[in-house]
Amino acid sequence: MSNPKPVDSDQRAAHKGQQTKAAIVEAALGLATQIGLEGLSIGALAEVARMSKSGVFAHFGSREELQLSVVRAYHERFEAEVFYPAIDAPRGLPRLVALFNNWTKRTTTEIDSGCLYISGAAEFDDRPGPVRDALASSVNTWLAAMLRAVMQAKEEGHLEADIDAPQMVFEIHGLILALHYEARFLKTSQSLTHTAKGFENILKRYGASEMFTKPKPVTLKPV
Amino acid sequence: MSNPKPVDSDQRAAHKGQQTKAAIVEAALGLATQIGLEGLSIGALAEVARMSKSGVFAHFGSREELQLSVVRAYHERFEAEVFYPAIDAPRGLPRLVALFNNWTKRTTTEIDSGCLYISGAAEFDDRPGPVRDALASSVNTWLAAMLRAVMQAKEEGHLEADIDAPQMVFEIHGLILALHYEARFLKTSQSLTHTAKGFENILKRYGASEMFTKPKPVTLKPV
DNA sequence: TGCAAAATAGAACGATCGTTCTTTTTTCTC
DNA sequence: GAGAAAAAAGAACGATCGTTCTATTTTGCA
Repeated sequence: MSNPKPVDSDQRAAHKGQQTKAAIVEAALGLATQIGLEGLSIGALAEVARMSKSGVFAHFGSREELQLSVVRAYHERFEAEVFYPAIDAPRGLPRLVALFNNWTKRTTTEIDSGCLYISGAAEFDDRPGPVRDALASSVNTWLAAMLRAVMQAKEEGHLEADIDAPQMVFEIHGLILALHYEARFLKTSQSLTHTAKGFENILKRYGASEMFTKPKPVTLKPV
Repeated sequence: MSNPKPVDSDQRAAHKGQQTKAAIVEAALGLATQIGLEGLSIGALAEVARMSKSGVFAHFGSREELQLSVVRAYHERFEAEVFYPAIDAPRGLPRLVALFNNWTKRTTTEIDSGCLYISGAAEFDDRPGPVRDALASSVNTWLAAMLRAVMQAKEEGHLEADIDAPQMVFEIHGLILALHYEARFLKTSQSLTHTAKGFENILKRYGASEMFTKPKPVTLKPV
């Protein structure tokens, strides 16, 4: 009991193993978003990470644990890039708009790299297990955050009082899915414009005041 | 030249090979919609079809050709189930509504079985080749049909004259994608309701007259 | 009914998969 | 700097993959 007990939180130590593991997960994240979580093979990952198969494997103990690590890493990135920056925006409609814009921006970059929440859903929608659960849990967390933002915008009076909040989140989710599908798979050029316009339409329908729907109201029509 | 030259159209002959090939494709379609086109293995398919691996393989010559056959078969089913029945509906908004309802109905059954256009897009969005091309071509054909229906509804005066037709199709596509995602992967219960309500909202926004938006207008509010 | 052709089966191939085990190298601590 | 502990490499495993080759069975036509 007198020995200094090892801290397993990762804020200290940073033994060699942990940082190479982080580097491996980083590489795995890149592979998984492109080829998918199922296509992610330890052999290919080892090649990218310039390590031996067994060297990579030892850090996880199983392929499934590797996939889980990738999902967790993706979740953190998503939060850091989409969720947290939007918290700076004022509660209500501004924050909802910020969340959506960050989401759209990330999805746009993912037209090249791929989105784990979308490819993962297609791969694991019929494959029960921890990976599927982790994916679904992450997505549900995010959609719940969007729902909260909508309800707050309603409470603040930025949206009409009798709107169906889950309905609105569903429609927004559809826009993002369509953006990813048509831009990444079909290579349709106008997808981003359609997404933005679609969001405007949704805002209008749910009673958002004009000043929020148009990002830059340079000229205002006289009433 | 005097011999009766063999017809390669499939309406005649029906040699044994062709019908077992059809049975194989049928089984492959079931496997592919569940596990995905990439997960579809000849060994597993042979087991389902109660045949030997080489027996199955001989009908296609390559795995890629098998995948192409599955895509073609799926395309035909989709057309037969979603597109053709809606042609009976009168040109304009009624046909558009019929197309959407058929699409929704099929997607609803695919909550259990899976949709090849969605899983295929996720699998092949970074994998160029004939399979990807066939998938994209099928989807584009369908989306073009939807676009045509929207434009006809506009011409018929069932929708406002200045609407952005591709924008409307994009938003509708988003509803279907969200339905599949949330119902099949997240197992959200209200997805179908959200889809129907979302379509109503879209119709309203694009100026469809009330009698089309509400399927059964039992009571009409006095103006 | 007989015979060629088509369809199916069977065995084997090289490759890759995830995983295990053993050995070597590197890292950290006293 | 020595010695223990952790990390990485290397080799091998059984399984499965798509594919090829050859043998066997089944089919369709004269």
